[in-house]
Amino acid sequence: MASRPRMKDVAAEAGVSVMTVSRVVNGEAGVAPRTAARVEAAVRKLGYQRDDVARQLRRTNRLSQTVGLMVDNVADPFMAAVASAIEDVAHRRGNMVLIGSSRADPHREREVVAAFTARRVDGLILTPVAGDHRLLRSAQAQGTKIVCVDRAAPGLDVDTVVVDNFGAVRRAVGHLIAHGHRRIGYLGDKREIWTFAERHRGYLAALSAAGIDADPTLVRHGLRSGADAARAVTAILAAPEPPTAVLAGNEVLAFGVLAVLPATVAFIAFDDFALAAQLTPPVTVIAQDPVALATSAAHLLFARIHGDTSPPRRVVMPTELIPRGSGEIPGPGTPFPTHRR
Amino acid sequence: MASRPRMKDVAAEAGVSVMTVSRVVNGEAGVAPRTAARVEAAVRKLGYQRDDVARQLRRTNRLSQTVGLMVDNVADPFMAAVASAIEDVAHRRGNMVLIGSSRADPHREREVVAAFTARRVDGLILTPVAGDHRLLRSAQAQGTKIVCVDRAAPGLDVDTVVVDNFGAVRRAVGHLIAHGHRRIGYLGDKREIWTFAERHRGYLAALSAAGIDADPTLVRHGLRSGADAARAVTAILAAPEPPTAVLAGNEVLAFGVLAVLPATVAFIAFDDFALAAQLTPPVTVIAQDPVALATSAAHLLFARIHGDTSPPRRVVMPTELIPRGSGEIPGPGTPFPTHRR
DNA sequence: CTTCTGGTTGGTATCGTTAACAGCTCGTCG
DNA sequence: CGACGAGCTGTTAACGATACCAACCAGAAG
Repeated sequence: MASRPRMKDVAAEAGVSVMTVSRVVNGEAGVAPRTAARVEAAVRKLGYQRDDVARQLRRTNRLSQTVGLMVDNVADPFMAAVASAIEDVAHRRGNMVLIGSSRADPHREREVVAAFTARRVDGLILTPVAGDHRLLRSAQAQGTKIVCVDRAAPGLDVDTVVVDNFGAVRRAVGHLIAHGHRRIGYLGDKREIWTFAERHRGYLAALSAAGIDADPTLVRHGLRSGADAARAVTAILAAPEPPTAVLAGNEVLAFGVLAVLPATVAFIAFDDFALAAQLTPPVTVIAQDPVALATSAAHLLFARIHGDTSPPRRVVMPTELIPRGSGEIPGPGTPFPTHRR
Repeated sequence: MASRPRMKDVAAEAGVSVMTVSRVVNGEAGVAPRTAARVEAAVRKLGYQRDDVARQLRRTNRLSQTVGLMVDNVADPFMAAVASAIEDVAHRRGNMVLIGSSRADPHREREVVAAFTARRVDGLILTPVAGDHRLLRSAQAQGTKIVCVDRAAPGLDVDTVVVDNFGAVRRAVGHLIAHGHRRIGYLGDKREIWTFAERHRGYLAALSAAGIDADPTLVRHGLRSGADAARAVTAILAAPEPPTAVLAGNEVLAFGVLAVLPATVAFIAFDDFALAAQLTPPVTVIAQDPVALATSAAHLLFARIHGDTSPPRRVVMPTELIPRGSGEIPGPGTPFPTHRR
C-alpha cells in the first residue's frame, strides 16, 4: 500500500522547492509557466493531493472550510430537507458539512458540539435542545460562528431563522374552533424544545381567545415518533370525553396519527408532506419551507464567517395554512356544516 | 474576542510542561493525581479544548475519527434514513460524519470525494454514481477504507451492502403479471446508477419470463423527482395503449406517481413509506430496511478502519413484497378477480 | 559598468500537538 | 550507605503545510 505523497515528494520529482509546489497547488501567481507545468506533471504522476489538515493548522486564518450541522434527527423528513439545503449552499461555497444528531438529548448535544469545535469548524448550524448554553457561548467567544435554525436558543445571542410557530398554531387551532370544535387534542415533541413550547403556547392562546378551558388530558408532550403519536392519540380518543379535532406538532407525529385516527375526527398537521392531498380526507396542514429556512440560515452563517459583525438577526419565515379537508370537518359546535367541507 | 487557549497556556497556568498537559488531556497514566488536578483546574479555568486538527497531524496513525458519507441526496427519505443510521453508529464509536451529496452527478461526486480525502477521513461510505473509479482506487491505495451502500460500484474492489434489486423487481413485476397485467410501466432514476440498472433488468427479466414483449414506450429512465415521475406517468397513460400497471423505482418517484395515477391502474413501489397503508387503495411495496443496510455498512467500514484486511465482502440484505391492494388490482389478462383484491 | 527593478525561486520558522527519550526525585534494598 | 528502579516530569524533534523574507537572475536605466 503506497503511502500518501507529500509536497516534498512532488518537489523532488519536479526538481523545485516545496514552496514552489505549494504555490502551484494553491494556484498562486508568480510561478513561471514552465515550472508550474513541471510541478503539475509531478502532482499527476504521484497522485498528490494537498493535506488540508496540515494546511489548516498552518494558515493564518485557520479556516477549515467546514461547518458543523447539528440536527435533532436526520431521518426526520423536515431535518433531512434542512440538511440537504445546507449541504447545497456549503458545497457551492467550497465547504463541507459535518453532521451530528442530538436526538433531543442535551448530553448528546454537548458531545456533538464539542466534537465539532475540537475539529475547529468555522461555524455551527444548530437545532438546539433546551438548556445550558455555556459550551456554545464559549465556542462563540473563541470565534466559532453560530446560527440556529428551526429552533431558537433563548439566552444565546445568535442569528436565528425560524417560523412564527406560536402564531401559526394559534391560527390553525382557531380554524378548528371556527369549524365548531371545542375539544381539541394537541400532540407535540418535548416541551423543552423551543419550537414545541411555542406551538403549545399557540394552542393554548387560541383556546383561551375562544373562551375554552384547556383540558390537560387532551395534551401530550414528549412524543418522539409516529408510534408514540399513534399510542397517544389512541389513548386520548378512548377517554370518556374524546376530542373532536387533533393537531399534530410535526410531520412524523402526523404519520402516526393518520394510521389510527378515525376519518370523523378533524385533523391538522404542522408541516406539509408528500401525500397529504392523496389521503381520505386530504390533510389540512401548516406548511413551512424547510429549504428556504435552511438556505437562509446557511447564508447568514457564511456571512458571519466572512466577517459580518452586525448584531444578530432573527429571521422569521412565513407559514401557510393549507385547508385540504381534514381540518374542515365540522365539530359539534356548528350544527350545520360550514361553507366548505 | 478571546482567542483559543493552547496547551502551552494551560501549562503556564498550571505551572507544568505542555507534555504533562497533553497527558492529562488525553487521560494517559503516569501523572501524579495532584498534578493532574492542577492541570484539570487550569483546563476548566481557561476553557481549553484540545485541537484535533493539530493532534491528527502529529499522531502516528493519523486517524481523524471522521468518516465521509456521500449520498445521492440527503433529502430523499431513503438516504436520510441511511445517513441517520450511519451517524448513529459513528457517534457510538466516537466518530463524526462528513456529508456530501453527489446529486447523481459524476463531476460533483469527484469533487466531494476529493474534498473528503483532502481532509484525510479514515473511511468513506458511498452511494456511487456510475463511472470512473480512478479517484476512489487511488484513495483506497493510500489507505482510505471504502464501503458502498445501496449501490454497488462494479470494477471497484470494496465492501458492498445492497439488496437484490434485480430479484425483488422481477418478483414484483411477476406479481403484476400473475394478476393479469401485460402492459406494465417502469419508472426509474438514471440507468447509469447500478441500483436502477438492476431494477430495470429485473423488470425486463420478468416480462421475458412471461413471454411478454417489452414495450420501450412504457419505460422511463432518469427521473429525479416526484414531479418528473408524475409527468412521465401522465404521458405514458395518455398514449394509445396505456399500461394497466406501473412500477415506481423508488419512494420519491412513487409520491409523484400517486398524485396523478387513477385508482384503476395497478401500482407497486420500490421502498416502503409512511402512509402506504393509509392510501386508497393501500399501496403494495417492495420493502427494504435502510437502517439495517446502513448499519451493516458502517460496521464493515469501522472493522476495516480497525485493521480488518479480509477480502471485500458483498452483503445482500432481504427485501419483502408487501401486498396491500394497489399491486393486486386485476389486469385484463384475468377475467375474474384473483383470490385477493 | 553599476544599480535597480520586477519576476521567480528558495530557506527558515512556525502552526498546536504528540513520540521518543532523557532526567529528576524518591524510597528501598543489598 | 550507595545503587537501582519506579514514578513522574520535561526537552527536543517532528507531522505537512504556509508566511515571511532573502536571494537570485534578467534586462533596463543611469
